[in-house]
Amino acid sequence: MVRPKKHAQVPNLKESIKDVAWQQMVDVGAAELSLRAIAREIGVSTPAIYNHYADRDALVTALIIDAYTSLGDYQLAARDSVPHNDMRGRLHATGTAYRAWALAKPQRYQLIFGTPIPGYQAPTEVMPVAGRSLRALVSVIDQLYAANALNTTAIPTVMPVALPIFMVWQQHTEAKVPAALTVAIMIWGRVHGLVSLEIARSIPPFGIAGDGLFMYEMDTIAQQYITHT
Amino acid sequence: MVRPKKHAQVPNLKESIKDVAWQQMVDVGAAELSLRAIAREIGVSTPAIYNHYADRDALVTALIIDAYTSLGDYQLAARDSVPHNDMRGRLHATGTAYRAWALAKPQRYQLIFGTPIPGYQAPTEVMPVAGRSLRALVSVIDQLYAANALNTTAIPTVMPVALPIFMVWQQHTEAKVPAALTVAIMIWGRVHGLVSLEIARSIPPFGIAGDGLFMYEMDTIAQQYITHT
DNA sequence: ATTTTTAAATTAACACTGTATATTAACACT
DNA sequence: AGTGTTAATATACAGTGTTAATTTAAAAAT
Repeated sequence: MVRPKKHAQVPNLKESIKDVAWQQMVDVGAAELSLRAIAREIGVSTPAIYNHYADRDALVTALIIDAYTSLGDYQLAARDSVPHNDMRGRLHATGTAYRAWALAKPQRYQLIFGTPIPGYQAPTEVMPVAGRSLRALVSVIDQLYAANALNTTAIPTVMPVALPIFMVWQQHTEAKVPAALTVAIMIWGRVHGLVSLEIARSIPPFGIAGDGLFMYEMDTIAQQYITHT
Repeated sequence: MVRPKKHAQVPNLKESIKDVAWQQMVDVGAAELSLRAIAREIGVSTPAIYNHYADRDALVTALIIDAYTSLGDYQLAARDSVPHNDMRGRLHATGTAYRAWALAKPQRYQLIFGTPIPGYQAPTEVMPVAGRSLRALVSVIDQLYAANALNTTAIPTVMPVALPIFMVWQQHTEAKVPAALTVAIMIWGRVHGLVSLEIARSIPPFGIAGDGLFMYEMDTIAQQYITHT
């Protein structure tokens, strides 16, 4: 048998490959991702995958882009579920959504922020979606800034040599003001730190629902950066 | 040839394996760590490694334990380089040492906190050294608590179900008071968040020396948790 | 309608990887 | 001297990503 007739082929093989890849990451972990296993599961020969993805890294990149997009969508939806004028509530909702997404899809979170794939180096194509995943947070900070309610005391400025990169980030996050992006990065760092330790089970659960540390952190973040409401 | 005479053997092969493993992680990255390549480099057969380490995971565990120990030592030394009564200085020194260690040895940092090894799951033996790596920070917080200078307002308590784990942590970090461990974990989360994003080059460098964000964070941490000096 | 081209799949093979097995030389101890 | 343990060996197996050559269905062009 050389090539099955169209009706016998897998429709939309390109999407099927990603679907099975995610399923495998959930089942056996991101590190054990195997092109051969994916092909086996779908019922197609291994090299067939190469017609749709140049190599394994290209597939991983596609998965990462999807993950970033999902993370971004999730936070934007959470932000928009809170009235526009409740800036503090929007900040809280965005942060909580970040954590909820990470806990619900830990494999995707690890794929983006851990380094689970042997030898994989993220290409520049992911930059736009990576920036997009910060958009919800940045927009709230921008809103605070516009309302003159953002505490920017002592926040640092980017190194001159890194200014071009910073401006690319500003573009993709759609930050209206550099200070908003800087504060967003700071907050991102705090949220990311707790969430990544939580996902790696490096820290025990706090509070009644296990989100005690995170809620405390969200409160102190709001306290630190919001001057008035 | 079956087994070389003793004088032809590699002296202290067990240590040599770790040395070459670290060297390879620096050269080609943690993910590409290969027992065969290590053996080749040393000039010994691959299965010879199995006389010293049960399998690849055992070697990785040994590397992780060494890394944690190094990270702990580094922070303890930094803490002790500041006068005992200067608690704020000790906190700053400990945090800065954490970052400096991570930037100087990014592969080791990723090995501990990323998930670069396919299928590797950290065993319980690393718990003691992992706890030890928090000891410097915990000791300073303990000191602040004893001096009645620690702000513990609204900090959460651990979930009842996780209390046993928490107490094991308390034991290995040598925390005198549960609140000290809790605050240490919070601070650790903040520091870890920034440092891991920095190492992954997910955020651009700030300030004059590239440590702007970090220094700002250390300042606000001190501001938040130290009530007086 | 026929031919040509293109695209998507195939089989086979290569160079790797971690690991298991059986074997054996060298050393330590009684 | 003999015995048991240790540390090395060669060999083999199953798995991986990837490439090359081949085949053929489907699409495009004549």
